[in-house]
Amino acid sequence: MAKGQKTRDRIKEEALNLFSTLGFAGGSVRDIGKEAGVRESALYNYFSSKEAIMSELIQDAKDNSVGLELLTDELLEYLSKPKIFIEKFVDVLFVHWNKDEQKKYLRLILIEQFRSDSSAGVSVNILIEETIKIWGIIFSQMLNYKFIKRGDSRILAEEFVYPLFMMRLQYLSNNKVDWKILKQKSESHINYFWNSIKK
Amino acid sequence: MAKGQKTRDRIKEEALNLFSTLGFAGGSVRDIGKEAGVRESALYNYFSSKEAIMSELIQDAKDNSVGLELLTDELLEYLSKPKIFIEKFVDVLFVHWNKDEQKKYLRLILIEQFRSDSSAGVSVNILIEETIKIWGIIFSQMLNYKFIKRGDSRILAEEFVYPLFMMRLQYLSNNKVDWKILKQKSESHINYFWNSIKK
DNA sequence: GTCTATAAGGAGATAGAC
DNA sequence: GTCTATCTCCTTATAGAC
Repeated sequence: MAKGQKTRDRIKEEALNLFSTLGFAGGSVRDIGKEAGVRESALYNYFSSKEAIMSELIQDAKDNSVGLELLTDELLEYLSKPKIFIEKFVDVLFVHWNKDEQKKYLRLILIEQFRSDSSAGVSVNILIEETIKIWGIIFSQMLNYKFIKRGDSRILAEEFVYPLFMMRLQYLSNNKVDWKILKQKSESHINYFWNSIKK
Repeated sequence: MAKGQKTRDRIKEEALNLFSTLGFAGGSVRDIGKEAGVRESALYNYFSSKEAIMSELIQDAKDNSVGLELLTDELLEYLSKPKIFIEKFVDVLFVHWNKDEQKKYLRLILIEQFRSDSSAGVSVNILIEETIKIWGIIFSQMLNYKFIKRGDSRILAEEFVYPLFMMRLQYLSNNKVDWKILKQKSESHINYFWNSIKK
């Protein structure tokens, strides 16, 4: 644990670690405090309750999901070469999804979304929807410039993103699925998809 | 709760209800007993520990996932009309997945797979893999009879099943996604997919 | 096979000293 | 802002009567 890091951030970090592996009920305030280096009583100076920590983590998970900032100008130059663009952006996405923090947030949401006594009202859909929207923009541009066959950009985005997201899920939940297999699978998906949209 | 139902089954049923909404740590043995109509002490006549109940539920979830029995003879008669066959079998799948028990099992596995202190070692992959295998058999038959364009049956199965599974997930985790929208989405997926494999 | 009673400890949260 | 000490309730699990 970084020494200079503020106590509040340390608490959130350890709460994320515990909640995303043991569930909300399984991660105790006591253990969160211990890992963060404070007594549980000191923890209540920063958060009014255990539930308050979770709410903030869920909000962070929402705020830190995929955004348009991944679509850099450098990347957009390849838009006229659709297949290359798709390959490059999928790489960017998987690197983003492979970050420890991103994995923890996804696990947290997958667990939390079913908790009946939760006040968060979160769903894994919000994470998928963000990604679909971005690809929707991409495909709508490709359609505008007639780089690909005619079609509905929203449907193309769903058809492209759903399998990617499933691969992300499989990679997250099974340590037997390694990075190499993931890359192979995504390449094979891109090839299949590209054949269905190329002119 | 059915009166004639054996105590052991009632315990498992209520444990499934609680674990699949509150997580393993969140569902207490006391509450399971209360809902099942026995004291928690009586419960220990049937299961050696809380963990033992969970292990059995996970095993049930594995055993009750999609199987070849869904491929009835009546259905197989439509194999020569691939698009109709696909539509009909997707209907069968969604009806199966929409059963309360199936929803609970999926929620249970989605939660349980990340629990670091779990002994179950389960992953959502096992549920997906079963479905992919069945569709792999279907597409390999369609390829044999040359009903569809040349391709790899495994890849076709993955490309077809992944979006279906995502729809199942979205439906499970968001009560705003209703049955009608689900049907629309699956139709649109079938159309897209069919266009990519028809001769 | 189910009960009452209870053990032994963990949970979330608070009071008040420093 | 963090600590010690403590409250109250809930947790899994067991012992032994019926």
